[in-house]
Amino acid sequence: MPVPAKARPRTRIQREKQDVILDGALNVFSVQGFRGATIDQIAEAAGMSKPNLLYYFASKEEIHRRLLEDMLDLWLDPLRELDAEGDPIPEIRSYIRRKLEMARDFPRESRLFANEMLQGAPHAVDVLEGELKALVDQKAGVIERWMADGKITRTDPYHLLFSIWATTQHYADFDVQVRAVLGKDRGGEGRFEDAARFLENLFMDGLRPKTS
Amino acid sequence: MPVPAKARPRTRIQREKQDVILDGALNVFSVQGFRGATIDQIAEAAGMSKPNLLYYFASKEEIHRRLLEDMLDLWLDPLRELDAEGDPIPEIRSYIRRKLEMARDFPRESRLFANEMLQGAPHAVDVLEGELKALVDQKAGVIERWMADGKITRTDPYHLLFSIWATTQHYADFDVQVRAVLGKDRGGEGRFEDAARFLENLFMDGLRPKTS
DNA sequence: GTCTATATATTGATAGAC
DNA sequence: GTCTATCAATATATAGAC
Repeated sequence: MPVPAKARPRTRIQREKQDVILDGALNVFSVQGFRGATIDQIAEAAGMSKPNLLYYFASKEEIHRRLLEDMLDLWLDPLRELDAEGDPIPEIRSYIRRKLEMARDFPRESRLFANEMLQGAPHAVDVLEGELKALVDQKAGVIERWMADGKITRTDPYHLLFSIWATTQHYADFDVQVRAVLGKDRGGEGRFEDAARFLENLFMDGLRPKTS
Repeated sequence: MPVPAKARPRTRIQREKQDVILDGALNVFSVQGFRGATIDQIAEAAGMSKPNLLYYFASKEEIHRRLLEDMLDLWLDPLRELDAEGDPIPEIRSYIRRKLEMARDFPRESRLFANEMLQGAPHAVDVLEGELKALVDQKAGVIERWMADGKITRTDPYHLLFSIWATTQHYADFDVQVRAVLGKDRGGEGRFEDAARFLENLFMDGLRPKTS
């Protein structure tokens, strides 16, 4: 009997197999998008036959749904950690650093998300309008309070967050372009440190209150 | 006899038909990516039958190639206009404005490009490493000279350009997310003006030399 | 649990009537 | 130029042997 559609695996073996499949599927979905990916490619990437793969997941959609769920959870972690009780400047600075580390360490997850957004978020609109919006509203409130208290310069907290997301995820989603433009000499692993330095200056310069 | 594969149309009628097809194809490719798009969807979007569509374009790939060519050309225009002889601050400010206007007025083209990047630029690597890199190298040189002359603050010109691309295109590529987070009240057309104001402050604040 | 074989639908592209 | 009909390849998913 195949593993029930929506249930999590019972045994260790089943969980391990599913993890292998999810890992292979992430390789494919993150590049091809949902429609562009095929079960054949995923099975190949996971190193097993197509029927065998379909023994562990009922359908292509189910695999994609699982990946998206897990990813969205991971994706919101850095923002959740933004601490209203902390010092604004270091808090925002580490938020940027964490987001950039996510782009460096989880580029496939970033691309999976980007693909979903480009398609109009058919499988994720609910999360965007629900959980994500609630979290962003809350954190925007935190940032606004910091501004009201004169701890950082006044600006639009929503567009500030959009800009942080855009710039950091760019290094995962547009990696080919970044590498192509930087060329052999500067396109290596050091590009993330260069980016970190640049983004820190870009965002912190304007936020630091003029202590005149 | 079908329109020759690589030739441009001879008659006005042919060109008009091809334009209708390209417009419909842009709707589909920009959302689904190359693999995810089907000729059926494109024909439907263009309001004609599949065989009729294939009378004007030899294959799905040829349509996609045309769209990508036209788009890349359009896409680089704002950067080409960055004038070494102009005033640095206004020059960069208008560059940002033009890029944001592109995201507002040509969101489908932006998404087509994003899809291509996510897939590793299989149809565009040559342009990235050739024409794009050459243009960016040249303009980065312009910006570096402005810095050497003390007209703007010192920073990394490449990552500055990446950040401008990322933030502006974000409003096209991640439009669903932006709308979802801003909600009904702030997610209307005004979001582009808010973004323009925010991005101008973000980028210009750090660049303006401290005229102490 | 894993395989081969296969059913069924969709897809890119063509043939040939009009 | 446009259509209906259709081919060959590929896709998702299942049947049933082992």
